[in-house]
Amino acid sequence: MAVNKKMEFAADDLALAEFARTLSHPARVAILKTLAEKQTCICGEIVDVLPLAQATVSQHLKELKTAGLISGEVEGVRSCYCIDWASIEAMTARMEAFLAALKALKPDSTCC
Amino acid sequence: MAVNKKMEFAADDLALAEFARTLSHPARVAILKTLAEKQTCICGEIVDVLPLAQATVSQHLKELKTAGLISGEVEGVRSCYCIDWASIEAMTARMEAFLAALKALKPDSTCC
DNA sequence: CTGTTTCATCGTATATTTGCGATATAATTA
DNA sequence: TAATTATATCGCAAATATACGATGAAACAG
Repeated sequence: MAVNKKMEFAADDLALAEFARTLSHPARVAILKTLAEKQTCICGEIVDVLPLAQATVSQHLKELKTAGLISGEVEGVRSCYCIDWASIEAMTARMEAFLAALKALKPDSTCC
Repeated sequence: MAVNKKMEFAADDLALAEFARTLSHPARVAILKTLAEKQTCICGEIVDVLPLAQATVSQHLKELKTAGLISGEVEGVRSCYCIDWASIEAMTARMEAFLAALKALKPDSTCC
């Protein structure tokens, strides 16, 4: 794009879009699921679960971390990642507020 | 990317990611909000609300339509768009199921 | 019929995302 | 110390996404 217009949108819309963007790749969705399942915060086990190379998985993990949805700690040779539940809670609230606000405006009759 | 690996993920994860992708741009979030607010399905009024050119808005509308979240009808010279509530409902359910499933696995103690 | 309005689509430029091999780094093991 | 293991990061290639001017098409007004 010639110019990035994203700054000109409402902060709320931007925040929701940011969260949505983080979930917009199935690998990241799968990573979150995997991290939640294995209570014990795993590391490269994630690589085994996904059909992607290690470097690519590491990149997706970084994105999730940057978005604040997960946190990571170095544990000797391995890295231990886990879900940041407070962040998930906050983002869930934002998403649900958006969807609820939409539905609150749903008209009785369909117009088209 | 050399190859598109998206096909190799679970259908559920793909569907959620697709929905998230549609919401991953603030313009599309704003369009949905606007369509919900103005009960009367507007057309190019959306262009006036957004800081984007007509061609760009039209493109975002097309994406929302392709995703099934809105439907559009030609009304003489103008186009009338409106939210596809059934689709919004379905996607909401999917998103909430995902987030609920995650939270159901939240451990009592934080591990890292 | 001609000009206008409203919107979709095409073509293009640029930015971002995705993916991976190669390589660097750091702890671990032999 | 040297080889091994687990990850992160770099650099590149290819795919997508974003944005918009220009142009096309269809309805409408005069």
